[in-house]
Amino acid sequence: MSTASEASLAPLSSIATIGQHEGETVRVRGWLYNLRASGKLLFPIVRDGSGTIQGIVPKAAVSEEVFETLKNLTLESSLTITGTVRADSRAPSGFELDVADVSVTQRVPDDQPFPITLKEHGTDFLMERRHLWMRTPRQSAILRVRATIMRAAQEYFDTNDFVRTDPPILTPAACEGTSELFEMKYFDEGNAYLTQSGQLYIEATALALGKVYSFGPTFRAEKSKTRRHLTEFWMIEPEVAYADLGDLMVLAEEFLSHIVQTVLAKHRADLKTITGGDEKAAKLEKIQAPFPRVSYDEAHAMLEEAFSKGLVENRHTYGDDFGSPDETYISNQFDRPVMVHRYPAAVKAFYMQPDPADASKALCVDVLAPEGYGEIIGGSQRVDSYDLLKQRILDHGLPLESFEWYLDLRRYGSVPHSGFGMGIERVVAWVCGLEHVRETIPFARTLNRIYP
RNA sequence: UCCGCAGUAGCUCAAUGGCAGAGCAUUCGGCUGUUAACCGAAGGGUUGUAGGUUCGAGUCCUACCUGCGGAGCCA
Repeated sequence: MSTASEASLAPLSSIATIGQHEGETVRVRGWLYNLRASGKLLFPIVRDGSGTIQGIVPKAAVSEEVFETLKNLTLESSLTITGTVRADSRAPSGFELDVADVSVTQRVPDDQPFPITLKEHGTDFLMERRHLWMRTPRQSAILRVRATIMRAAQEYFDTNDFVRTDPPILTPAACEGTSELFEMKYFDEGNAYLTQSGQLYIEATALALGKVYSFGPTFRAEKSKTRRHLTEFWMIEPEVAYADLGDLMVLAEEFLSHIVQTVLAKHRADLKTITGGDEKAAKLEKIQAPFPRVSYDEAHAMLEEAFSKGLVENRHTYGDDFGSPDETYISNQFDRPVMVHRYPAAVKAFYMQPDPADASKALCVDVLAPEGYGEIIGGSQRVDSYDLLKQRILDHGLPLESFEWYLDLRRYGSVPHSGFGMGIERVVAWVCGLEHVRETIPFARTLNRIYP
C-alpha cells in the first residue's frame, strides 16, 4: 500500500459520475459489493450508494500487500479504492477502474459474513435485515426514486404558490370517525391518537392562506395484510379555497403527471435496475394529463358488463363502494390513472359536499393507478354549509364538541373548497412496478413487523 | 375478524410412509477478463412446537405458534 499522502493526491469521485474522470486517477469511498477472482487477477466490485463499479487488479500490477488485502477481503467491508478510470465495453456502466491502491476502513469478520448474498432470499429474511437489504442496488434505486417522487410532489405545489402547512400528528379524536387509530395516553387530557389524515386541519389553513398542502406521516391501525398497506405511511395533501371538484381533478392529473415525468427525466437507469427492462419507462411515458374521468355510475356499468361477460368474479352491487378486484378491473381498462368521481354519499366520509345534480352522490374523486395498484389519490369538495355539516356530524354519531372548531370554518366566511390526499408509497410502488409497498419506504411498518 | 398457502443446513429449495439431500454462502485448494464467474474438497440438521396413528413420520391426523397474501377497510 502506498502512503496516505500519496493516496490523498487522487480526487474523490462518486461512482455515478466517474465517467467524467476517464483516464484520470480517482479515489472511491464505499463498500466491497462483490469479489470475483481468476488466479492472479481480481475483480472487486465497489458500491458507494450512487452506483457500482468493477475494479481490475492484476497481481503483477500492484504491491503484494494490495493484492493480498483485496483477495482476502470480505463482502461489505468498507474501503477506499484508488485507481485509473478506463472505458470498457464489457462493463455494464461502461467504465472500469484499474486499481492501484486500497485502504480498508473496517473489515467484515470472516466468521460473521454479510448475511445477504447475491442469490435469492425470502421476503421475511430480507425484511428482518432491512437495514442491510437496502444496500443492494435494486433497493437503493427504489429509495432514490422515492426521494425524487417526494421532492417532485413538493416542487409542484411550491412552484404553484401553495403554502406548506403541516397539521398535528397527535390528535384528540378521529378525523373521519371510521379508521382504527393508534391510541396513547396524553398527560391528564385523556387519550390522544396518531393522525390518520391532516385534512380537517388543512381545511383551516386553506381558509387562512388560500392554497396549502401538508406532507407527513400518517397512521392507520387497521389490521390490513395486503401488498398495498402499511400502518405508517406518508401522505401529501393539498387543500384549495374556492376550488370545486372540477378544479380538484385538474389539479390531481397535472400533479401526478409532473411527478411521473420528473421520475422519467432523472431515473431511467434506476427504473431499469428495479424492473429489469425498459417496458416500465415506456408505460410511464403515457402518464400525461388529461386523465380519463369515469363517474361512479359509469364505472358500475363497466363492472356490470364485465360480470355478464365473465371478466370479473363477483357482481358489484350498485350503491356499494368498489372492492379491490373492482378497482383493478376498472383501472386495467386504461393506460393512464383513471379518475372515478361522484360515489354514493352513503359510502363516503361525512365532510363531502353533495352533488347539486343528485344529492345522493358526493362530489368526490378516487384516482386509481394503472396495473391494479389501486387507489393512489382520494379527494373531494368539502361541505361548506354550516347547517348541513352539523347535521352530518350528528348523523354519523360523532361528538359535536370535538368538531366545534371545524364548524367555525363554516361559521366565519365559509367558501367552497376541495382537497385530496396522495399516498406516497402506493405511487412509488406503481411507478417502480413493485409487488409490495413495503419496499417503497426505508423501514416499513406492517401488521406483523416493527423491527428493525 | 374471515379464507387460503407455507414452515427441512446460514440462505433458496428437494426428499412414493423406509439411510435427510442439492445449489448458494462459509473454510481450504486451483484458474490472468470474470459478469449472481467457474472447477475440486471440507465443515454444516432436535425437519416451527406439543401430542397422536404406525414396525417405521420431514411426509398422515389433531391442536397451537410464526410468517405470507387475499377479503373487509383504506392511501
